[in-house]
Amino acid sequence: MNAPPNAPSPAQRDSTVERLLADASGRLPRADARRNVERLVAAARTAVAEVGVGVSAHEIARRAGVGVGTFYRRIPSLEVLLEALLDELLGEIADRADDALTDPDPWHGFCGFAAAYVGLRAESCGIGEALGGACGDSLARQLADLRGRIRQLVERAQETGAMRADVAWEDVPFLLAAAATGERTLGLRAHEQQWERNLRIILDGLRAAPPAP
Amino acid sequence: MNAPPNAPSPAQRDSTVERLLADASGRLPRADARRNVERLVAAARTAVAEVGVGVSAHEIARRAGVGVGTFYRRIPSLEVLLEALLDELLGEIADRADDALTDPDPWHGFCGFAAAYVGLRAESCGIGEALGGACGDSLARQLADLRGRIRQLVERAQETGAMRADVAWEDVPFLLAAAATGERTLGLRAHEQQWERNLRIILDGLRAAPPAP
DNA sequence: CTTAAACGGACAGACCTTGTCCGCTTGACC
DNA sequence: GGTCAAGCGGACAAGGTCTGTCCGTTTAAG
Repeated sequence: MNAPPNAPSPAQRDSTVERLLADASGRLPRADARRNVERLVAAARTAVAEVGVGVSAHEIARRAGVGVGTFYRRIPSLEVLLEALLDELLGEIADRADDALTDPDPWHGFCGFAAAYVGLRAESCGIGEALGGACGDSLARQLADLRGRIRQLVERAQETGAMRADVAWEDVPFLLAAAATGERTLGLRAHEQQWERNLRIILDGLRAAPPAP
Repeated sequence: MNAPPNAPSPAQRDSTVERLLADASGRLPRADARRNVERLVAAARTAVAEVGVGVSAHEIARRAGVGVGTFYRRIPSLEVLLEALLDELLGEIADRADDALTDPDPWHGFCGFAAAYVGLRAESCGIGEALGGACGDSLARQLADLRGRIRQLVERAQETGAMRADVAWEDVPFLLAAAATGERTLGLRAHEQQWERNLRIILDGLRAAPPAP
């Protein structure tokens, strides 16, 4: 936590922080300014995860331990910040889908993606809302891309016979959303990482040959 | 829709309306007063289903086609009204569970209850929120009762071997909530009654013998 | 026709939101 | 260390939504 070439761990965080710090003029921001922007972006991340996309600017500033004035000095508006963060998260999910599409075993690839998707969704209240379309048109293209990838994953798994064929690919986003939502829609949490238990049942349901009516 | 002994269809509606109309004195309310209370309660029902438990008194009055003044003349507070309605709905669900417990085929009973529960939950935004504990302690006892019944249903189904034994009964409320939530958590609706499609996969997952890892 | 009950909706007051402004503080450079 | 602009915090303005009240007008009922 000292001076050296400072290594801000995740690459994405840099990108958002850097974009916000980029000044029209070439001047570098003061050290405390940079530190506070980093804190604000980090606070926004956890706040979106815990509270959702409805989180307020004051709440983010409070979590970051700075005043609202500091928030608005570098951040054009609350909306811009939230959009940037969610765009980033959606990009991560799309990358996971791409990885899964290169898996030689389609069913294995699908399960891996499903776990990543459900896990992210369960951990972050806000990403679930964004995936549900709560953020208007700004993320629409990203969402459509993601749906396309999910479709490919499902069809690949069905072609090899690993996934039952009487399921429409359109149902899969619902089922994955379903596995994640229990976490928050039921007041109490029965077990740690309930979503893993939910997903297991759902994957078994997707794999099994349909039993007699 | 005329004068005769007027038959207000569902018995529950009567109960709530009647309770609100019951005056300390024995005097009967004027005909327009009764009509408006009926309209308000009906409007509150649909509003809770469509908007959720966060619906405002003005919104309910607007839907009922009356002024807010009329709302507050007979209804002590918004909270009282919502609580009464949700209590009623939870009672209906509990009745369904009791019916299911008398089914000679435990698996059949469980599936019937599951369909009723998921259907109600999917149709009414508000009941989902109430089941998720969004209404504080006022419905806590009802919720606990319901959980107890679900536990019985699950254990009965597991004892006969119809439901796989490696599922904890605590997971089942999550899975049922999951089947219903897709409906609203994903912006678009792929099919009419998506919840039926979700539930089918989930029930298959619950029934199937767990496949090899 | 009379009259009390009921009506509608403007209104008060509390709360929460985003975003601005300005007096004080502090990092950076000489 | 001294200078000073960049940065800071949080009170504040402005606008929104909420619940619940009040009162002049309308209407059902005997």
